[in-house]
Amino acid sequence: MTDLTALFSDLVRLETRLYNALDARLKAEHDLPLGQFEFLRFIAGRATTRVYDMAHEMAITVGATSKAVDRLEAAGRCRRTANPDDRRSSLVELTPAGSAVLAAATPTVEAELGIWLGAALPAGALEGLAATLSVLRRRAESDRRTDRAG
Amino acid sequence: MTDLTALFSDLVRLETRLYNALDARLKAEHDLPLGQFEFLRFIAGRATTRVYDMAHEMAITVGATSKAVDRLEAAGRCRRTANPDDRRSSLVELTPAGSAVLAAATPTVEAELGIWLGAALPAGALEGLAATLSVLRRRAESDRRTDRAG
DNA sequence: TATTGTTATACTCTATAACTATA
DNA sequence: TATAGTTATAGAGTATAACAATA
Repeated sequence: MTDLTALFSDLVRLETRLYNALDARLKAEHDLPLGQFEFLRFIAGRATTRVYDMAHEMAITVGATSKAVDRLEAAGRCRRTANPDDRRSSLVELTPAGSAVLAAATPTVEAELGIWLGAALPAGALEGLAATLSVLRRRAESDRRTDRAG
Repeated sequence: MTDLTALFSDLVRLETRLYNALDARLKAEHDLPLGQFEFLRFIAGRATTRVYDMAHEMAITVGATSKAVDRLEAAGRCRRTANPDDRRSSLVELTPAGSAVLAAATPTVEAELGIWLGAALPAGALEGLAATLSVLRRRAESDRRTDRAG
């Protein structure tokens, strides 16, 4: 029987250390906190993005997300535009500066992750990790109980 | 080639949702934030624990850890005792109340994790996940760059 | 009525840095 | 000098809740 508590502990400790290392390097090389990188990447991956969608993605409240968009806008990396389909909301999109910093930071992220994840695992272990995390994430996102965005 | 940025994104999103679900349930059923649970579990697993050791485990600063121990002490769940081997530091240990709440919370954590991790994966996937996370965690902890405890 | 978003307020947790004490 | 810990200060980020506008 797998010790799920130990597994969770390993998951959290690994995530913390990866997050710290990536955040420090992105700040140093691109003046870009990792949290901002994640928002930029999410926005870039969609045709249209609302604050509401971003909140669900990150599992934080809409209010907190609105303030995060404020910070991105203040940094000149995204803007809110009118949503023609629903005037309650805005569509959030990258500015050219936002696209540029995302493009510059992406290879940095890949390189740093390669240091931590890229070597000395049994054959197929990294692919297995990716597949399992993807399945578990999808399942977790289909469950309301982790959703704070309402 | 595995997309490491996507893997990292899945790791962070999964961790966030598991953390939120566990934290909410532990607060509701045991008045115990998940962060406190993790400290209690770490303390219980050692013969002797110093603030310094806890800081390295959690990858936060010694100052932040000292305040976390203050909160645990205020809740009556741990205490500082004199360290006979080094009078600069204290030894942190659980109180009976700390041991009791840890014992009560542990099956809750296992049950909740079982909901999220315990079903519908390919044979061996969960064991593979546990093994890979364990290896990657150990490797990350051997690297100074994620360490904020100095 | 329900949804989407903003904002005011308060709170938790953390980092930084100055400091004490001991090794 | 280096290590272990405490505390003051400040800041980032979040939640809660009240509010406005639109569906």
